[in-house]
Amino acid sequence: MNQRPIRPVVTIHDQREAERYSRGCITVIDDDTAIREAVVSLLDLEGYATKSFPSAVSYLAALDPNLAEFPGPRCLLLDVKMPELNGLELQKKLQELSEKKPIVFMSGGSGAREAVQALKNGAVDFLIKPFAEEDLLAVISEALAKHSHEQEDQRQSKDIRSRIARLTDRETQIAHMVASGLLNRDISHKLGIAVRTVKLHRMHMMSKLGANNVIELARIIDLKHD
Amino acid sequence: MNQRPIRPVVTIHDQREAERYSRGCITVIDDDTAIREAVVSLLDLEGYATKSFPSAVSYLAALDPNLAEFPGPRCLLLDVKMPELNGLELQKKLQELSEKKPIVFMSGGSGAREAVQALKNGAVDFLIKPFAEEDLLAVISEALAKHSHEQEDQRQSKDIRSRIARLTDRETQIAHMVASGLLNRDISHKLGIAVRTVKLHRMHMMSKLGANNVIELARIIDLKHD
DNA sequence: TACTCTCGTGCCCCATAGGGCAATCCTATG
DNA sequence: CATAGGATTGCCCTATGGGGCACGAGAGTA
Repeated sequence: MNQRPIRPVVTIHDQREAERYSRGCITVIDDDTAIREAVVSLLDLEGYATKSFPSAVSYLAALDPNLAEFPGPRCLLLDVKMPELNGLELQKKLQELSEKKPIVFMSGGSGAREAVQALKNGAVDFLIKPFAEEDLLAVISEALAKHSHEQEDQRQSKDIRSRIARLTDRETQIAHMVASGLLNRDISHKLGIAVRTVKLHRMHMMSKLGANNVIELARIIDLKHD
Repeated sequence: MNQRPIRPVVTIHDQREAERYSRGCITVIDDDTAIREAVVSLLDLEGYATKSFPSAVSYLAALDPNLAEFPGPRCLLLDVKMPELNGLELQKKLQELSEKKPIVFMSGGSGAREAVQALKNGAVDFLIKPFAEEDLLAVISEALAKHSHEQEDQRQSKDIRSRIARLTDRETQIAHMVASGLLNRDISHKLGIAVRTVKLHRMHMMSKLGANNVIELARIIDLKHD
């Protein structure tokens, strides 16, 4: 019982890594090696996990939806001007792939149009080089927090959807009618079935959804519609 | 009975104005007279109502919260660079005054920092001069639509708050407890009062809130917390 | 074929919500 | 002082929700 499974190597290293990931993992993409390394080492010092790529293409190539990742908040730190695929284009691409990590842009001077486009497409911020380390860190922290919330919302919404998916058609119908405030009697009339039958479906539906009363049901049904 | 009240002048003019306002009213603020007039005449052609000011200060001076305005969606079209108070500063000022009309910025070239700040502070868009008329019109339309939605949300939220405000303390307590799924019996225990009393308050509360069943109550209470 | 799932129904019982009737107590207000 | 409104309570009756028990039909599957 106290026989713990044998781990191959460096448990301590793994644990440190896990701690970093739980603070947040930032993927830095910039074709300028100097900046990339400077940023990575700063984030590293701050205790974040980092990954870095010299181009949008190499990042996309490394993307693997099947690959299990450490848990924890994540975000992207993107340079705008890059050969082949620039930051804005990568942003669009990732949206199409529904890769929803928050994005922070970095850009050398000017580029107001790019900034506007980036922010309107949902970027968390658009830093203009040169920027202060503290500004970068503040924005990164904001982006990671945003990702945490999104993850949480998504988890919850997924959970609810999966519970709803387990309802039969009749149960789903009745769930909606109950949640809209109809009485069993009215439902039985609308569906042309006996009140007892409505009660039955209602009972099953409530227990499948884990709802203890009509109010919890209403909240569950409402959440689905977001 | 057919004796309509005597209107002093131009009913037709009033009606045309009302139509314009119902499409939307755009307040243009730019110290450059040429641009201001060009934009105003474009918007005028498109059937919008317009107001224009040569500076942020003159706009602020004309602001009067007590003045009744025509109904309809509204937005601001602001130049960034202006003497005294610039566009960004006006934006902040208006937020402090909780003047919540959507803002569209216009700016001559460069100014990426301004653009980022403007958008992060909630601007609908940041147009960079020179811009196409169709872009301006599209953004204006977006801003007006946003204002409509915000107005609607606010109206609804205000309505709910006013109904909730008419509850007595006891009724409010019980409203929350009922909305959290508690039974009358449990509520009576928690409050140390008789079940009959709970029923009474509950009855009054439901009718004051205009809720026909627990579900509507739950939705009302939930809406308050947004 | 036997078993499971979904749907459907009737009868009966209990718990809870809704609400009428009557009454008491306290406080603010004219 | 009188009146009104909020808070409180008990008694009683009905309507609705929850759910056990027993039953049956039709579809899909091991």
